[in-house]
Amino acid sequence: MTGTKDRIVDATAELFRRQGYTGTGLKQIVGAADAPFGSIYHFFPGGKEQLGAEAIRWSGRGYLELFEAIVDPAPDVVTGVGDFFRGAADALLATDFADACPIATVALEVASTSEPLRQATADVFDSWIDAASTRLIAAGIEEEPARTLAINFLAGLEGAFVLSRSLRSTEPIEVAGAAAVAAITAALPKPKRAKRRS
Amino acid sequence: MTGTKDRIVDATAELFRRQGYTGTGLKQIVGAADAPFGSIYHFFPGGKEQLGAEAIRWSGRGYLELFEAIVDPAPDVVTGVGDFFRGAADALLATDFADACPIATVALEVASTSEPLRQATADVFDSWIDAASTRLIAAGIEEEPARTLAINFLAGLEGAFVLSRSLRSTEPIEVAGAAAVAAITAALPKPKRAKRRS
DNA sequence: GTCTATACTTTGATAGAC
DNA sequence: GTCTATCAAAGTATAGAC
Repeated sequence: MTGTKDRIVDATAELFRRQGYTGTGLKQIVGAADAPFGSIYHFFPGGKEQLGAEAIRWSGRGYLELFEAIVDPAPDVVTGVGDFFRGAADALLATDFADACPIATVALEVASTSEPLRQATADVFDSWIDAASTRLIAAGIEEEPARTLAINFLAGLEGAFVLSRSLRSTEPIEVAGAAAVAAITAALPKPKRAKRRS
Repeated sequence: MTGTKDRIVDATAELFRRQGYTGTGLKQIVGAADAPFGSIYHFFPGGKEQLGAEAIRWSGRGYLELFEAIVDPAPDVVTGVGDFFRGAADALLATDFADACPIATVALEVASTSEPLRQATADVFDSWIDAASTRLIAAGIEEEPARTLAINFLAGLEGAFVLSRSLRSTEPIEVAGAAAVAAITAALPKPKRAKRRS
């Protein structure tokens, strides 16, 4: 049994990913969530902004879990990052270039218009950078270059999402994935280069 | 004497950059352009979508000219790209992280909701990739790696814009700029490495 | 062809019945 | 606490005076 509140947050996150914040109406949300309109203000007294903040953080946690679920079982971090980009390309193709980063559209929309929402997106991006950093450090990279690599990984991914969705081509994602793999490989301590896949 | 149509397109482009497509209303546009409401439908019978497409293409040409104005006078393409990222960081600081890519927000918003607008953003991104490619080829890089480098340059820039605006920090732009400079430097033919600045 | 007034729809938000 | 009816404001678009 799924709670009404969860269904609302879930539907909001889904719609935000494809239409953005201002492009998604509360009526559309309750329609997609199959919930009565009043439930929004029952569960989110702060209205659209509060619901939006919860949806952003919820999406952020979900995408972080996806990252961990792909990278951690991989034989090494380089292979894991390559797999993650490959999965992102597959998702774009499977959804006709609709499903990319769950919060990037909203992040750009609210960056200069809503401080609480901007903060929510910043917290999510920080959590992703930390997650990538941690895994690069565990692979033997020093703390400072690990953070730089993590930021470049995420920036490359986000920028490639923008280009791939607009151009309707997976080329940018593939190119950015190869660059991330190369950059991380070059930064790894020498005795521990990426292994071939089984 | 500036034409009414030009003022409308100009104001639209400015507002799109900060608030996106759905976040910007036609009433706000005519207010900013100091134009009567009816002028929009006089000059743009296709309504908001037609005006949006013209604003996207206009912004695209403007940003392309900025790129050329910074890169072409530089002693070499590596220095030019470095200067461009530095200029982007300065613009972010000068505008409280509001002025980044003029079309990225709109591109993500319309990618799955309006085919004519999506096409307009795709044409702009293609023109930017071509411009960067051309200059890398002129510096002695082969056609295929030049295109790859150009896509990575643009993806890194766009992704860094997303992160910098959200985090309110120039760190992502600086990191992405350094990575672009390093990648291009490594791809240059050996006798022609980047020179020190004067 | 410039501009004002208005029509119609949708938005976020609220009040109150049940 | 679930749900419906409704609000005022803002959205896009149109009609028509000048």
